Amino acid sequence: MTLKDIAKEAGVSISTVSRVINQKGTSAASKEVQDRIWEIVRKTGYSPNTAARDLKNGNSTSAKKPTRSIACIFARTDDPMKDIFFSTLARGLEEEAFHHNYIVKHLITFVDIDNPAEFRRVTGDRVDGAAVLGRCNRQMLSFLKKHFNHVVYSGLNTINAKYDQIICDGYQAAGSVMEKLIELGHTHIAYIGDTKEENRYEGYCAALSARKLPLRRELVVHTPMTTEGGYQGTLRLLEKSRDFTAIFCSNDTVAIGTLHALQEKGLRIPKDVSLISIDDIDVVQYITPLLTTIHIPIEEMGKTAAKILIDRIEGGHRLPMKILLPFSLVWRETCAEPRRTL
Amino acid sequence: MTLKDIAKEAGVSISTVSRVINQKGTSAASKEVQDRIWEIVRKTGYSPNTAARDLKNGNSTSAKKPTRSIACIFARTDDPMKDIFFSTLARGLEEEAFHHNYIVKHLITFVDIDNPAEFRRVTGDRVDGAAVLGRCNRQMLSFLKKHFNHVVYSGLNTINAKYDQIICDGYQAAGSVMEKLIELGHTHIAYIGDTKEENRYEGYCAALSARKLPLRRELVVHTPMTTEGGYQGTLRLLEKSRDFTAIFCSNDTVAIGTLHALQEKGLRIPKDVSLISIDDIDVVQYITPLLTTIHIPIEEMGKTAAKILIDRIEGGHRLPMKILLPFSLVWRETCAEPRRTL
DNA sequence: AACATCGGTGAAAACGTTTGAGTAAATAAA
DNA sequence: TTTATTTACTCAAACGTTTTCACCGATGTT
Repeated sequence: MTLKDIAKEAGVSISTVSRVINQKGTSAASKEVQDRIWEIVRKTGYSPNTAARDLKNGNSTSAKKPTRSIACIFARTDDPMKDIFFSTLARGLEEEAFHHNYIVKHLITFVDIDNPAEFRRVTGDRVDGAAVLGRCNRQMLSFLKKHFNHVVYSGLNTINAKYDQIICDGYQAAGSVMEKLIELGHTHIAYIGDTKEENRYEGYCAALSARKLPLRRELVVHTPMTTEGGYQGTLRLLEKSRDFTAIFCSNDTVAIGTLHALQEKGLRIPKDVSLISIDDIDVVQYITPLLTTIHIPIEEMGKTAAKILIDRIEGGHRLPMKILLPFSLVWRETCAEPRRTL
Repeated sequence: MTLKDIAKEAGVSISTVSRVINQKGTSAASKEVQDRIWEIVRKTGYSPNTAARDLKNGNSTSAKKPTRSIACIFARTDDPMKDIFFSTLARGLEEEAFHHNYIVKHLITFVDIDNPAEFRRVTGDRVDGAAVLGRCNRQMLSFLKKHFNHVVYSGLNTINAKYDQIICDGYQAAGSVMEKLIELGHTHIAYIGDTKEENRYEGYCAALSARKLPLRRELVVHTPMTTEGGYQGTLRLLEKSRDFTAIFCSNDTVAIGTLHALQEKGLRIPKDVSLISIDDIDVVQYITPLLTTIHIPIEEMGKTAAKILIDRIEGGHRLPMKILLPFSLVWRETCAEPRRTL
């Protein structure tokens, strides 16, 4: 089914059909012809060939007319939980894009963003802009910028200020966690979770030094950010040192493992140890004891990313904007004043 | 950057450039010219205009040459947890597609699959096939089949046998759960979760009647499939009846809520009540008591879906195939023989 | 010396759209 | 009645590819 077929069947020219379908206001066609054409469209289930349309409407670099489509670039981490986190973000993105009548046309996963060969994965296909979710680096970003001419980032890190970014800053969230703990009187605070390229860990370190507290190597354990990782990591921590009164886990999943290990060792929470983490995943408010954590508005981030990207595509703003979505401390049962070192 | 630009710069014709880039084996070009062209390609970062290429290579219905791209159709549910489940599935799909050098070109969320107006969301864009994730119905499926000419489904339900499908059957999983419970001696088994369009519930009913046990309305509670839903649902159940020895929750998230409510009411698990569910999400093996559940290989399903779809696209098989991925009972701490009715 | 073969290359058509320019008829303004 | 304007439509070019056909010169075969 092409315009030609419809034109023939309706007994008019291709141009007329095209104009009717695209609702060109100026001297479209007679009511009669319009009806005839729409009837055929309906009957045959015709939908315009996007390839032809895009080709005509301009190529990727010098777009004249929007395609109403965006790309979603998703960067893998080595933490499955985090990937689920970002999938959720992607879902929010798609949902909001839909409301603006945009389609996400490419879902591209970068497995290793440090490998420029990966960049080959983005095609010469035309989209109006791209959203980068999760991780990113300078090289990748500048490549994407060249290729897509509108790109926004959404994730847990602050990035180069010349890009639109919708973030919920892990660094600051960690700072918040630490502030709270210190405020309660804790000074010996352990960290369990990823320590590499993880700004929650950086926030931990920064908070410590801001308060002139020493960063004690024996109190940080590097472990995969899974429940199992939290469990094993806590066991390792307990072997290394017991000189702490609180534990900051880099996310809820880890914290649940930690909780388990702690309980297994007969430690009471929060009496013996305070426990806090980040994310506020659904289940966390139903385990015993109820986990104190920081809530992150994931889906909201995705939606906002879509909104900002589309606004930029449509010329709504020219200056790069950095949107900080607020996290919020959810006070539950696992934090209290320190009693004494274990 | 177009072929024309490269051709001019290299001092050859467009055709030659095209041939070199597409590696046409037969009489490509002289080594010298090839090098010159590739050098320019590299330098300028040229990548072919997919719109033009697709247009030339054939339109969506009568594809001559593969585009190496697939669409991912994602049907929203009203259960956020389930949506995350399916996001994970989508991730598996994309990952596997990548390994086959395919790209997922459309991510389309159907908000309401019963509304044919939604179908408008799929564009006239050309892809080699589509994967439907999550929910689907006949109407939607036949539309997609017409539009995409290769479609596979992956999810929790068995569908019309003429489509490729990769499923982990919720109906059978529920049957398995019930069998186990009945085997242990339970005859009064409650159900908590969604009851509409939910084949886990259907499996519950079927298992009951297979064993000639009555379906007792007061023992099933319909509730959103969230932790909160499980919590509230359990409270409602307890008010209605205490004449049961086991509870089957439609998924882990619900079960965690149930656990919480049960503990709050001073009920011991599994001494007073046995509890079992489906999904085996990560955290479930670390809460107290450890939840007995059924493991579903979600990401594997996504990967398999990609594999099957691509195989079909490339002509690997012609007959529709139904692949049943195995679920497995994970025996942990929440099931035991019944003692007495509460 | 005449002829087939072959490697290397170019010209041009086609894919399905969109759109500016053009035309013929109908209507309105003079 | 003539002339401008509007309405309803058509023609044809262009977008960036891929690919068929044809061409040319060189090499190899009778």
